[in-house]
Amino acid sequence: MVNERKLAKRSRPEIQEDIRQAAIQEFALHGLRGATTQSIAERAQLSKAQLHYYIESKEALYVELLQGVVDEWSRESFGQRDGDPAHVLASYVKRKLAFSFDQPLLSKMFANELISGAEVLRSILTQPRTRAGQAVQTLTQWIDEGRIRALDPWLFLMHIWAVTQHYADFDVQVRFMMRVRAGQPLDRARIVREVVAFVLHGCGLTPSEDDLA
Amino acid sequence: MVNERKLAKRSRPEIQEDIRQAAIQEFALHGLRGATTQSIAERAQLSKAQLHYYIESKEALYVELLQGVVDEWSRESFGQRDGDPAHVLASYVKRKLAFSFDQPLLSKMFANELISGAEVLRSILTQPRTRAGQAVQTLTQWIDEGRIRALDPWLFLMHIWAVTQHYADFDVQVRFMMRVRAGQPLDRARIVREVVAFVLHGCGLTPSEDDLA
DNA sequence: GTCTATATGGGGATAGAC
DNA sequence: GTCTATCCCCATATAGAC
Repeated sequence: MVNERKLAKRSRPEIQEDIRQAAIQEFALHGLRGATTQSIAERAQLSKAQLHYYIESKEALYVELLQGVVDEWSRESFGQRDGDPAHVLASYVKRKLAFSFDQPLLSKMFANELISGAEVLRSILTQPRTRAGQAVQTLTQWIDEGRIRALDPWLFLMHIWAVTQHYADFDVQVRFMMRVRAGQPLDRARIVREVVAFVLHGCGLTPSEDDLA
Repeated sequence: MVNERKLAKRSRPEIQEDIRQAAIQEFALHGLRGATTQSIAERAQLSKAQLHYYIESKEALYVELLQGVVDEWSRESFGQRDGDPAHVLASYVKRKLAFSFDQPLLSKMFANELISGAEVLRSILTQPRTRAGQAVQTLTQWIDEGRIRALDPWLFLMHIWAVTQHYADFDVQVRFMMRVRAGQPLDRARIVREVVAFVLHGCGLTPSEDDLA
């Protein structure tokens, strides 16, 4: 069997990790309804029946993975309110972009769930909102102190999410417009510069060369 | 049968329109793979078998609808290059936002297709890119003339799309963050103000009260 | 031309063999 | 504990009745 890739026998945790990765792929691309245990199994190099031994159900797997994404995002902090707004915002945008570049599938899964009506996410969404509330407080203080222009902090925050997550969720479009082929990497440095500059100007700040790097 | 809504016998074009609307709903929420002819049929008040008399196949229906969205977008113009940048941009943003508010399902369908890898859209996507190219030319000229700050016109354009389409694709999140219930309308005027202000500041302009209205 | 009855395959999940 | 054989339902689609 020369043509068959040798498969070292996987340990249980290895298999479980392979399943998670496979499921993230499928859920990210096709959503809960569109993903099939068939494709997840194939991707994880298991039979469909084998897969069902390792998971409770398709939906349970989905919920577990989604909860993981939310947990990860909830750990992320916005930044110190007594810090330099330009610096704090630039840092926040960079972290958001890094997530989009490094974990595009998790962002896509989240996006898919929202577009589909967020029936699963709805109960979990309180967590991120609390986090976001802290960022909003900081922004509000900055506005009161005249350190950034007067704006709606909630909408502003969502605009940051929109622009940064765009690079993960709609990477196909970005690549098409930028004429970057599927395999090739995007010009991250350039995108970081542009997004940071856009966001900082957007709230009335002028980015320093340091912020853009 | 008092409880049954009286159904005036629908004409063929009426039925076809009902099918289109039903399909847009399902495709927008669940994508090509996730949508079922079952749910489309129910939504259009037909039996599954009846539906299949009116459509060629699920995929054909999908492609037709998607092409329609792209056609509609391709008709939209960016604006005159010799106009006032702030005014042209404000107008463009407002039209994009109006589309998000009035046709959120079409935007969602498009988003879903992109997230899923755009296998169907890929061949159609050249059309919008040509349109976008014209906008980019205008932006480039404005930069050369020093009328807006130096920025990457392609990325800037996509940032506008990201922020405006966000209100359609992720309306669930927007509503959740703004504490607006599902039935209630969003505060469009406020959102228009904030997005226009964000975009104009973002390219180094200061919006007039006129642009924000 | 329109819709009912039906074919055929793929979907998620499990009983029971190893 | 692990996986094979199998179940049953729902999916898309069509042949043929009206």
